[in-house]
Amino acid sequence: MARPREFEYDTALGGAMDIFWRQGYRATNLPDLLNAMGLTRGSFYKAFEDKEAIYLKALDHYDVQIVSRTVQMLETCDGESAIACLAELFKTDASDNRGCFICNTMVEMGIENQKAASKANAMAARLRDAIQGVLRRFSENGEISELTEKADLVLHLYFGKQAMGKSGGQTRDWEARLRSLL
Amino acid sequence: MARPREFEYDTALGGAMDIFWRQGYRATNLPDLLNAMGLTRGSFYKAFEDKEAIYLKALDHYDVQIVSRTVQMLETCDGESAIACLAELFKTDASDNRGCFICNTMVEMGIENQKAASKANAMAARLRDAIQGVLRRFSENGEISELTEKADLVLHLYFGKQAMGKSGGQTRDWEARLRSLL
DNA sequence: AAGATTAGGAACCAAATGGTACAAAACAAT
DNA sequence: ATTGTTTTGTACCATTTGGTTCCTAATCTT
Repeated sequence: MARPREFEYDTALGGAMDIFWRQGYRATNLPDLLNAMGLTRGSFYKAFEDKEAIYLKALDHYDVQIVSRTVQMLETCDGESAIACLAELFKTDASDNRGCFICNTMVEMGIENQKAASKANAMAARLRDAIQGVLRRFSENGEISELTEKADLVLHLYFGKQAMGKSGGQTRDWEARLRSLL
Repeated sequence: MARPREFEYDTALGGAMDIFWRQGYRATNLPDLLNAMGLTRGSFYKAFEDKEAIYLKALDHYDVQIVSRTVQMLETCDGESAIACLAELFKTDASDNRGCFICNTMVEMGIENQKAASKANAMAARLRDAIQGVLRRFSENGEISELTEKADLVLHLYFGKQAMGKSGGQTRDWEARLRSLL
């Protein structure tokens, strides 16, 4: 019952996620953020609370948009082995070294921002569960605790790869090395 | 032939390394930095160039002080297996979640700061070589390429662990999981 | 058409940022 | 003791920071 907003909430939020993902929280100033979201200060502070609040919303958006898609990929993967499915995780575009927003958040925010940390931890747990699901689907012997261990190992490896990738590390044949690992 | 400086260069540099390691580059402002180094603006800007320059110097200091110590530990480790030696890598103080300065730098600076990135990459390579050295010492069959692969895997795992540890992740029994890995 | 209500945008603001200027202080050489 | 040279610390500065104000524009309801 008034003037309708001219921008789409989710599109703007997606822009915020993108720039935070790429640059991190502190390296992204308001002009950067507003530009990425495609709106001006007035609209921004009207629709969103402040910089920290939208960072947290961007994390949620990442959860819904990116993590969920990855989880679904792992759940529905029809590869011929667990390794083939998990290798998909490691097939990120080499040229676009944004890394992983979860990992970036963990490193930049640490435990200083508890809200961000717990969101990151929760998303990491989702990924681990999905990885474990893949391992379970393809394994004959159902040693659950061992699968959890292995899944955690793969997750740590994934974060390590994302972290190292940000500084322009080489792309590797992860399928081969996952095979030698599992 | 003039007034001597009242602070020790390396001590101050050590303080800088410490605060950057703990907080990152952007999250550390001048007051933080000066406080950690134990000197005032005047002395700082006389002895060091500026914030970015000392960050790079802090990376070098990390290389000399921390990485070298780790490399030496790996080279002289008299554990009864490669796993026992490598497990030392993962035994960082859980309460002190600074992570790894190399990993932190990779994630925060990315390829934006080329100097920082290449220093980080170089240090990572040193670690990988040392890890490979451990694997070689304890392996019977001398498949070099395979050892390089394995070393790289352990290094990625190490960075992953450091990254995830920053957000307050749990400590794990890395010796056990390294055993299942290698 | 009128009024209510919300979005948009520009001007503005206080605080914090990294960095500089400069005078006082402390030493070495003479 | 005087001079020359370097360090130290404070006061200062321009810029950038995230955030607010407030006026205008646009739409819905009636």
